[in-house]
Amino acid sequence: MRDAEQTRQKILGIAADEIRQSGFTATSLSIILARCNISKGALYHHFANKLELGYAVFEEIYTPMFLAMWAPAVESEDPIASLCHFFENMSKEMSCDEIVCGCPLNNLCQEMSGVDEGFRLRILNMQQQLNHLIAFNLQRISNELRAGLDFNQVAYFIVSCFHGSSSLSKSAKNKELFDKVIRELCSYIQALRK
Amino acid sequence: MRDAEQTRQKILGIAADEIRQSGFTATSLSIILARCNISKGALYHHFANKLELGYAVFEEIYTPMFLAMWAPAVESEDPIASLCHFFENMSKEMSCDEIVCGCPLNNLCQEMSGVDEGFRLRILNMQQQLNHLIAFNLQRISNELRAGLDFNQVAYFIVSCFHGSSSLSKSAKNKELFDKVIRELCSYIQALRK
DNA sequence: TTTACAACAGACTCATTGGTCGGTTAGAAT
DNA sequence: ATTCTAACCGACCAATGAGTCTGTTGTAAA
Repeated sequence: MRDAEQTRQKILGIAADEIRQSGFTATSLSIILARCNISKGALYHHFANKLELGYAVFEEIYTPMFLAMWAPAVESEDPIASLCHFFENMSKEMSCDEIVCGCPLNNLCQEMSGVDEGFRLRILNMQQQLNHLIAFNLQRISNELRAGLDFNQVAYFIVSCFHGSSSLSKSAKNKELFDKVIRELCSYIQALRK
Repeated sequence: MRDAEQTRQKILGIAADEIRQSGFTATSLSIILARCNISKGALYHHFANKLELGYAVFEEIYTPMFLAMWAPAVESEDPIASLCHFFENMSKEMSCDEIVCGCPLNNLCQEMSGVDEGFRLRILNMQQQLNHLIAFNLQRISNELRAGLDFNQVAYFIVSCFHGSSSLSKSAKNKELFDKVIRELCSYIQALRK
């Protein structure tokens, strides 16, 4: 057979890239087809419709990518330090374009949560997984932290700031604001310590 | 004459409402025309094209609305207290739909900053105005606050968290997460005090 | 070698979009 | 009363979107 799985993966990869850059709605199938060098028939052989393609991108590309990014940052010996390191590294390592492009999770959340229930539930699930990941690992070292912290609340707060900062950077079109907010976020995180 | 300014305002108002709910791209002129009970000719008599209509909505509706919302919260005697009150009031007073709908500034920033330069610059300008408003008024009471604060940075941080929290609420479709993040934001703000 | 079907090709449909353009009407000015 | 123009009407257009459908081709099994 002509390697079906390979073309499927090619579609997923390029679709993920297009969606990250332009959002789901603005991503046109014809562009994906052109970049993949395949026909409409091929695409619709692998995916029932555009929405199902979007779901697949979210589940098979974004979700694992996301967890792989965050997990090491909070599962380390010292989550406080490595979370800060994680954020600061982002400021340093990521290109301006990448930052301005924003976090795919946040982007899709903004665009699709209110429009499509399938997306909303998948995004919500991802948010909760991420939140649990952070909250659980803060809880784990709670003896080192200030008393009376609501770890769930703190976790949501951290993610909110991160997403908000990447939103800010879009209008500024540079890393400066991103850096600023991340710096303040790190000082907030460090202040969680006793 | 048939009151031209009145129809212009009607268009602006309804367009603002549609854009807030659906975003700029997803807002179709035909819906605006239907809700306004006017013809396409009328709309294009007042606005050169969809983009110009969008700009007008941003400048004449969103911007003043936004400044009117934030200004009293930071220009008061005690900005720390009234900022917290401002946020907490939002959680209480705003309907679930309103919160889930999100902040128009943040929504447009996410959607349009990367796509259209005209929108991007207007949004950037608004962000900077808002940031200056907050930073200036924190500076004003700097003797009451902790030493070594970068007021600009703190201001961007606050706005980021706010925008991030309204993004979070979209996938959750309820106020709970919004409340959580706002609560943490308030405790952060109060900790700015000496 | 024939068969059978998954894997793909691409022309087509249909809805919807923003935008144009020639015509109509209200009403102020002369 | 006539004229003139801003204000408005609505049929029409080209472009583009997702999705359908008929037909072709590669390839593994019999």
